[in-house]
Amino acid sequence: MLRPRLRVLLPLPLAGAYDYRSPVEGPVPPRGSFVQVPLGGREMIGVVWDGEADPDLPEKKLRDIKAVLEVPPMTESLRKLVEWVAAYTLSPPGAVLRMAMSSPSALEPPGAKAGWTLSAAGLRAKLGRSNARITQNRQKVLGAIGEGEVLGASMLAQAAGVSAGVVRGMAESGLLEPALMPRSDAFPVPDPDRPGPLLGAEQANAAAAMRDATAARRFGVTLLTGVTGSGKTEVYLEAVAEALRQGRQALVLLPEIALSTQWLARFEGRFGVPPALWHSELGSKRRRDTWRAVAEGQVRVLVGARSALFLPFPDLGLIVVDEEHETSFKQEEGVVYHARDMAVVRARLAAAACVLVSATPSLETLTNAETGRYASLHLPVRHGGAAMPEVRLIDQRVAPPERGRFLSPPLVEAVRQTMAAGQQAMLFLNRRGYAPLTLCRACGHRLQCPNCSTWLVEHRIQRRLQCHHCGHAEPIPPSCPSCQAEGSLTPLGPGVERVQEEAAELFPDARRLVMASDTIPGPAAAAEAARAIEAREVDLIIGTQIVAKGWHFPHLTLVGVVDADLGLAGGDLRAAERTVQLLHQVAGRAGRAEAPGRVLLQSWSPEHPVLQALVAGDLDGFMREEAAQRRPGHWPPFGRLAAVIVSAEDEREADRVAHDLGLAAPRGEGFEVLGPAPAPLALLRGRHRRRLLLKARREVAVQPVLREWLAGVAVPAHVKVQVDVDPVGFL
DNA sequence: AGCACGCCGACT
DNA sequence: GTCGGCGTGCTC
Repeated sequence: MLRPRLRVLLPLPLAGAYDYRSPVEGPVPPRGSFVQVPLGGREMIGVVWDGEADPDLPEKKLRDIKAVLEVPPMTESLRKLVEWVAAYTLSPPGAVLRMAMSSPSALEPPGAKAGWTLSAAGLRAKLGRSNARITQNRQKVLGAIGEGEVLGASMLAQAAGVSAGVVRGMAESGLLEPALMPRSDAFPVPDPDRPGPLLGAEQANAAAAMRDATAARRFGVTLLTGVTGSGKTEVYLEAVAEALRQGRQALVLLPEIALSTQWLARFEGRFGVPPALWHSELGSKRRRDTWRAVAEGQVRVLVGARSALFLPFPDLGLIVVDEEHETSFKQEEGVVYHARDMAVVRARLAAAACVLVSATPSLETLTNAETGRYASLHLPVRHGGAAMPEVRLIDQRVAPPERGRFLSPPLVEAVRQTMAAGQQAMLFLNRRGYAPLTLCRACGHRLQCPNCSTWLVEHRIQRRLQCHHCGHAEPIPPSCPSCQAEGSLTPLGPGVERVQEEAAELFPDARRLVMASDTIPGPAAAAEAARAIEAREVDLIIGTQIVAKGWHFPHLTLVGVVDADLGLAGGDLRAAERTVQLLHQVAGRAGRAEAPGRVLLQSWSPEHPVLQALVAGDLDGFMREEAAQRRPGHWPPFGRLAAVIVSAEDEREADRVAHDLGLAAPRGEGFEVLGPAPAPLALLRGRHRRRLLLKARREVAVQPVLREWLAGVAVPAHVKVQVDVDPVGFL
């Protein structure tokens, strides 16, 4: 009997699926089945894939599928997403599949975790109907475990207040017998019909529209906009509630899930239970349980970082992308993809509703809303009637800070007044560490990372110089490494640590809190910071961009932006857009509840359109102007870009391949190739980088052009050629 | 991604 | 004489 050949996609960067023979026993596994197959000398787990096996492959090359795993098969819509993302990003499908199998252990047979339960003899003893002698300690154990209950050995010992030896002894004497631990139901079902918060009229209208879109059970994208505090979260949670009522699953993508304790509290307030979580810091056990519970449909609502997009939801009814403009949704390594864009694709393949949420939407999304591809909902007012903060500029040419200082007199005065009035103030500077550059006053030498073309950033607290790109760190040298001059090294420019130092001198009595990724490393620290601020145990917050995320600080009434020009320089296409978004988000932290807020922007070029737009509160106008500037040149989103990055440890090799790619550059109607040129970070982690850009009209499909182009150029083993379709940021 | 095979330096 | 470095190539 000839067994059928099946295609099996393996989570490896291979060109495509491999063919295997259907297993010796049992039925032919359907497409999507997770199967164990031999590959070379080892075993791997793969997925029975779509398409026909190659009939010409010689029989002797074929091997058997060893086993079909007891996991719900991967749905057709997720298989299609894998294919779609692979084709769009020019990645091997197996590399994308790997992201959808992100918890290898979840695929193994369900965890038959061992525990102990009362045996018949144990139950008799517990009920006092046994003539066996029961010690006091054993009695405690009998008291700690109920009839039919299954507990782990250490759990049981702890609950009974005895040592593990007692439990072991009881097992040996047959009072306890081994049993399987029950499946933890750590994923409680959120209740959509709990009373939600009271919505204003406009919120209620938006929530109704969003409920309808979700109840329709078909694909559609809605852009939900509204200023900070307008209640966007409450509104889209009603769409989540509707997905729950439909019996479908909901996925919410957040950019900084580890810092979102306040968001989680709101979720729990609405639905009575916390959502399932997915992010890179999850422990392997939790990861495994979550993956499986998603696949089996027990997880109804999951909140996660971008990688949650590839979880095996069997019936996804809604995807929400909160802070959709955030650039952290772009994955820059391995499979280079934008989670926001792929969320829209997944929603389409799953016939689900998709909601993109932001106070400051990206130009991409705004354009899609304008052309009618996306529906659009806007919440115009701050919930509870709180006014928008007043934004003003401090022209540092007129009111400069003292020499070697970074806070101008008007800003210092404003902070002083705010704290004197018993309110909280914040100083925002999007730069970690003490100083971004260290310079030798004697010879002009600048301390640079040995592996990257970046300056080393002084971190005074750790007494080290750090590279923020490769992790290189070194002690601060006592003398200049170039000219050996003693005591000549001078920190140049401010980071948050230096602002904190200045604030400590200016406001010695203020209770200050620095919020940066190195001082708020995880959920616990974030929750504690939020609590301390809300409880008014902090007077002055000094923070990097992590303070811009969705925090709610009810007593904060002043935000001072130390360097509003930061981020505007440089040739980045989206520099202005990103700066306007970031500063607007930061400004939104000010003045929420009882008192109106103020925002002061320190700048050396206050006439810049970005800053003027912030002062006028006219982001719509700014984005219209931005669109008008990009449209004629067919820059995104009115055209397409793909970056080709060549990197190698050997600079000449990188140059040669980049040069060859330039020579082989395709020519055609509606597209052109720019470069090669040194990539913005010409040296990164010890690799020299060159970049070419394919720039095309919107109607041109760039993937076939790229595929043909790259196929025609020989790339030596040590040289890496990476494609980034729709690049954001400088890379 | 692993794991083999394969060809040139410092050790018992 | 062998152990072992990691460069190259294959896995249905």
